[in-house]
Amino acid sequence: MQAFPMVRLQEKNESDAVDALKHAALKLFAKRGVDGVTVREIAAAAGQKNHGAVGYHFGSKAELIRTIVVDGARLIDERRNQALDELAASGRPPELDDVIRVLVFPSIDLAPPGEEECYNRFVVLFAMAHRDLFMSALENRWNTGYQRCIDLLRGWMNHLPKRDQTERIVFIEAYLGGVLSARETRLADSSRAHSTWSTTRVLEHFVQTIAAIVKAPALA
Amino acid sequence: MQAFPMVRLQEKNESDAVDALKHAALKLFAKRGVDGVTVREIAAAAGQKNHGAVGYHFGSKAELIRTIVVDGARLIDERRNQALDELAASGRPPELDDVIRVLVFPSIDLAPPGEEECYNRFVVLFAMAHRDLFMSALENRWNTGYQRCIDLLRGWMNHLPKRDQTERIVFIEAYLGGVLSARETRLADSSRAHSTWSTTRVLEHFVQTIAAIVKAPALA
DNA sequence: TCCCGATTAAATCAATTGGATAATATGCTT
DNA sequence: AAGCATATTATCCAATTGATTTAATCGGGA
Repeated sequence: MQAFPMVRLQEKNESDAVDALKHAALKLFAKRGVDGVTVREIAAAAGQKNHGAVGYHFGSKAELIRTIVVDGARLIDERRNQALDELAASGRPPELDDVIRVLVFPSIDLAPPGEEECYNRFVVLFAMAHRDLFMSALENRWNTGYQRCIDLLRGWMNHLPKRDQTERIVFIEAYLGGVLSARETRLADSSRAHSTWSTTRVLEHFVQTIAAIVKAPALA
Repeated sequence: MQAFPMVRLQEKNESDAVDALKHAALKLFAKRGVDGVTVREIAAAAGQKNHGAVGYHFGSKAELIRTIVVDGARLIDERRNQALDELAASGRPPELDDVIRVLVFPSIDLAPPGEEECYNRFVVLFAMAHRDLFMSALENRWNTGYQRCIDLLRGWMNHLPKRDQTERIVFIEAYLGGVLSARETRLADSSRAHSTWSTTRVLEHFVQTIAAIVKAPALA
């Protein structure tokens, strides 16, 4: 398994307040969705005595949301592209598992160690309830690594008609979002700490099941 | 493939208004989540000139939500239990595909024909943002059929350690919700009508990929 | 030290929200 | 037709929301 770049959100430290607001907002958004959280809650969770801070630092709640979306999407995309480039540079053709890992692992460990993982839950919720805003935030720029992975995946689906390939891509996309957010939910529910869900093994297990979807035989 | 009972929501006709409100609310909730929709919008979409109708017929927005959750969950559960009972009554042990179909098909075609399918999107969104409310609405009563399916599924996972079985159950649950709501999203985006997503074949395709997850070999 | 920009805090605003009440309309039974 | 329960409509209300404006505070450089 190749190494994944460990660049994380907030490498270059922005103003403490900006960063605290982003983190507090992401955590709350992931739990209850952007429409279930007020700027007052966000400011309070970020240690601000006042909610005007959101307007001051981001202009509006919508801009804060867009910023959080893009921050994470760009980071994931850079990780994916870098991993794919390394795969290509290695000379030998990648295995199916390698490509799937480039789908899975760059979405993991976005937050600094110790911080709660939230981005996948947040993005799944947000993209479901506000697909238009989500798409316009991405600008078709921060999902290039994802698209490269998908294109590669088709190479292992030659046993399927084009139509079935497309359907399985959709299946896999839904599977990715569903499992990664379910994992975060379980990690956050830290009533029983050190559950199996914090291990790399469970992600490898996940990768194997995605591979099983890709390789499943065509419908009779 | 056994037949699935075609009982639908609103078999027994409640007051037109109550039903129109439920349907309008479900459709809006599925699109933008319960927190992104106001009772005024719901009433307007249901043809009411006034939003007091929600309070009058349901008591509160929260009660309306709870009613919608339970209506759908109960219907799905009844369908699942009936299908499982028929499988058991047939005498011969069910195939893996049969059990998976009992997971998938009862969640389909809840609305009367012609109506837009919304329930899976709604439930996935709602359960993510308000897990507590969702659980308390279910009361551990309207997911018995689901539990029976899961218990059966383990029978095809004897090649796995218990821990991996449990993880795959979680994977499959996330896969179910993700794909069924993605399907509804594509059906609703009827820009290109009669897409592949309205066919039974795509659901059979889905069933086969779930089977692939169940049968995937253990981690090395 | 003093001043100035940047940040935080406090107070205020218009708009929206869910809910409640009162007035009106509808339809069924007698 | 009258009476009555049910349903709809039209207002009203208190609370909350996102945003804006104004005041206070902080920190660093001349």
